[in-house]
Amino acid sequence: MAGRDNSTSNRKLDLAARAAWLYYIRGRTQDEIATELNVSRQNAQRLIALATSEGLIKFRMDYPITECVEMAERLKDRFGLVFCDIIPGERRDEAPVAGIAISAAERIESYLSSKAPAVLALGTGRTLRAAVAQVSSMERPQHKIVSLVGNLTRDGRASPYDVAMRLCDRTGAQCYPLPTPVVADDIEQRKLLQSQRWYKTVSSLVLQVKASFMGIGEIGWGSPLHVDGFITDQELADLVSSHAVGEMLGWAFDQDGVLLSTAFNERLTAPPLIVPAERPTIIMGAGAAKAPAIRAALRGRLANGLITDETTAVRVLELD
Amino acid sequence: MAGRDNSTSNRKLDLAARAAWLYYIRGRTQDEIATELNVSRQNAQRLIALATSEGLIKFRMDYPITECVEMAERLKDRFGLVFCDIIPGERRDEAPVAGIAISAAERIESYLSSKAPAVLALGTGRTLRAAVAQVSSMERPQHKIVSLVGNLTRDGRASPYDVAMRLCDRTGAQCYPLPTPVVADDIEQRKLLQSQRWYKTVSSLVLQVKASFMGIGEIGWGSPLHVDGFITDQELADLVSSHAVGEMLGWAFDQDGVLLSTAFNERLTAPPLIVPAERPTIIMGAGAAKAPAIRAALRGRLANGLITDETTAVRVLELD
DNA sequence: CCAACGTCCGGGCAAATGCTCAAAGAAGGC
DNA sequence: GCCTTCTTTGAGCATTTGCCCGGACGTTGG
Repeated sequence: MAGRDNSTSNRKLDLAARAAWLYYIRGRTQDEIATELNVSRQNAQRLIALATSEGLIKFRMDYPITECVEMAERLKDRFGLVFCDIIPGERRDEAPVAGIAISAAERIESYLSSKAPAVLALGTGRTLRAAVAQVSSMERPQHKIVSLVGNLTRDGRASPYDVAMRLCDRTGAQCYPLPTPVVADDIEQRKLLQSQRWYKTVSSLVLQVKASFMGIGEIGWGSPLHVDGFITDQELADLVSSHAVGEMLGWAFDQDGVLLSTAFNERLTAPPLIVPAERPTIIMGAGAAKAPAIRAALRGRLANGLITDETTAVRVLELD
Repeated sequence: MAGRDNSTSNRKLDLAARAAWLYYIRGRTQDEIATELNVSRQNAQRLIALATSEGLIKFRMDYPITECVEMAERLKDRFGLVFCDIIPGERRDEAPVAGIAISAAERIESYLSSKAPAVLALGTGRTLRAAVAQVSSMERPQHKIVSLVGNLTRDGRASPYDVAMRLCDRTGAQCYPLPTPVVADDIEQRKLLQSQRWYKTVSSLVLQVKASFMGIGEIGWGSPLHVDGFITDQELADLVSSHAVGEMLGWAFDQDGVLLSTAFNERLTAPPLIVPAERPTIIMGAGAAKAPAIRAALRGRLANGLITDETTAVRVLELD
């Protein structure tokens, strides 16, 4: 028999897909599904759970909630956005990653669905990673995905969130990662890295992007940039003391969305941000902590597109 | 206050959308949702049910089930199809309209998502109606939807399944319905109807279609064409005795997929079918009763695309 | 060959869900 | 204004679902 591991896992996923199909689309009960698929009731339930957790089956909302739309319009007006999507909020304060991911995935799909070859640029982070996981797999070899941020941590480990690569896997697009640390050790090293050929490839692609998608981080203890090990404690402290409130792709900015000219920003290996944003540049993120960063980024025209939730949207507008 | 009816219904749908969002996307329980939205637990459950039945929230499967893919390949090979999607089957013999509708909706969306103006042609029927209901609403005024079949029953009632119109509502596309009965009373009347200006508009559009989508019906007592009142008992009897096994858009054909030259076909008001199908012409339908009709249509090259379920697919291949 | 470990399975149970029903409430007719 | 009728509401209850756990099964290393 053929390679057992792969084949059994496929068989299992097939079964899981069937179970989920029967459950969500045909509306059968787990008991009926169990009979249909000749498994125990518990197994049917496990299969359904597997299918949802593996993203075999997806939930999409296709209804514009009045308040969300209104909020999006207000943000568009206030900050001159070309795109804004607000997902429903909740009183709880955990960030609704799943929802943002779905919205972002739809947006990404809309670019990928075009026949004409397009270049999309991606940042990193948990949210973007979740978003990419929500993108349907499709055969789109004509497109190019370029990573706007190095995929190595300081110590050379590959980032667990190599988002561009994942998206290319799912879509068959051509991948242009940035095989460098996010920040170089010093300006010399950055110059060296940027003189490499792949850097020139990436930076010329960046000029052709149809749209960019990136997370947004707040600066502070517990901020994503820090807990994921992209920057050291010392660097974080420096950023805080130079009044950084947020970062996109590592570029730190102050409360007016002005990029800081700190030592830190000078060491970033990525191509520079285009300010004010010209092509659709969409930031995504939610949570009370991120609101000041989002507001700053939008004020400074570092981004012209936003995906967030109602709660955060309200805060962003209040802060202003 | 403004028009109460519309406003309350919107408010309700908004709430339903929120409930469904929290339930399916955030994974909250109905109790939590009830608290969050300040409604009773009961109401939360009703809102979620409403949202699913109204299609506010959608379930999509994004996983190619091995057996379905294989079956699709076999059908493609056997009948020279340009497109084939097989959805999972079940032992039960009711037709899985919902699943077929979803697949068709995705296919329709893929055409509508293109920026370049496109013309799509639609038939009628329950399945197609369900499919259109699954299409996401979007703003696509550049496209044209043309109806391939009259939208009036014999006695002048508008068909409850005016599918083209519905799709245009959801997408903002331009609608070209066929404001005639499906069948004229006699050949003279058909000639008269076809000399009208709108008929020329429609038939010239038909030549430009990017793709056509239509249901397929079997001929017999209880067949869709008959129970929906498009044809009389007498007409049905005539069709049966002239060995019709199926129809697409009203055009009856025999077991080899050859269009019949019966009085009935001569009275159809729609533009003639293009045989063999040139552009993607996708038929959809499932159920044991439809299998012979599907096989015939594919043999006769009346269609070159198919959406059906596993069970029906097996039958179609067995019959051959 | 056996033991130790990890995985998978199904029974059982508590929580969550869907449904029925009777009562309250709103809309409309007289 | 009052009665009729249709809709909406929440309580109660049967069903369905999610999850824990002990046991079976399979795998690895001795």
